[in-house]
Amino acid sequence: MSTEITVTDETMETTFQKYEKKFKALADKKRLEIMNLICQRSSLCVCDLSELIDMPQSKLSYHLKILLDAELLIKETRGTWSYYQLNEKEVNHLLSEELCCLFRPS
Amino acid sequence: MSTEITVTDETMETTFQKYEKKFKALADKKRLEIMNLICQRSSLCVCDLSELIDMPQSKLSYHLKILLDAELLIKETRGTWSYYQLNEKEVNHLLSEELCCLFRPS
DNA sequence: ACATTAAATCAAAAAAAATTGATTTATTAA
DNA sequence: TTAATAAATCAATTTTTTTTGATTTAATGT
Repeated sequence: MSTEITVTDETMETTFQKYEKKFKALADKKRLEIMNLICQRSSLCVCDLSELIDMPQSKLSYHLKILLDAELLIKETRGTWSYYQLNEKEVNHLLSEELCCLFRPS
Repeated sequence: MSTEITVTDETMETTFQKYEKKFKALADKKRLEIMNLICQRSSLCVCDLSELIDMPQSKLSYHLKILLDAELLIKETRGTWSYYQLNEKEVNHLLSEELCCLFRPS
């Protein structure tokens, strides 16, 4: 019967789509730099990060949104400030231990 | 002195660029499917793969080149045939153990 | 209430990546 | 030598992503 095969195919399709989104988020050296900087501190707000990597705010927000939508970052809003930190679980699930120094938390 | 800092920055820049290329190669669900299919067999030629994923040859060659340039695949030419297989070392270095079933060799 | 700051969003333009079908190169087989 | 097949490459088009500067929303301090 084709039912099971179809279901399995859809699951794979969905799986590939999920990883496509995550890898797409990592497929930019500026975003990797962002991940690396956030990884080093426990969390960072947009305006501090904007100075650290010398990037205009709107551009930075654009890139942060991509990482956030891919669930590689977590956002916590306090007042007018937005603090971003690594989504450790997701990053650990995705990347090798060899990449820990760069993008993975301890 | 700024010398050391500059050297370190250039190294990081190069590192991010390297990973950007690799993640960009993985940032496409068709290419993930290709990786997955090649992972399942030990190696595959273009024409067989073309039928397996129902993709025209020129398009497939384009995607294979991207994976090859990112050093995620290895190509071996025998006569008119090109056989592609996983670059296990690179893939293992990059991806987590959790992704082994999909894209990592045993 | 008003001015200021943080951050997200928007629309237009620019840049990069993917698709398409045709062509080229090289090997094999008749 | 000729025909057939495998695979890479090319150029033109289409699609997607990124950049930019302006605008909006919301919270804070005076």
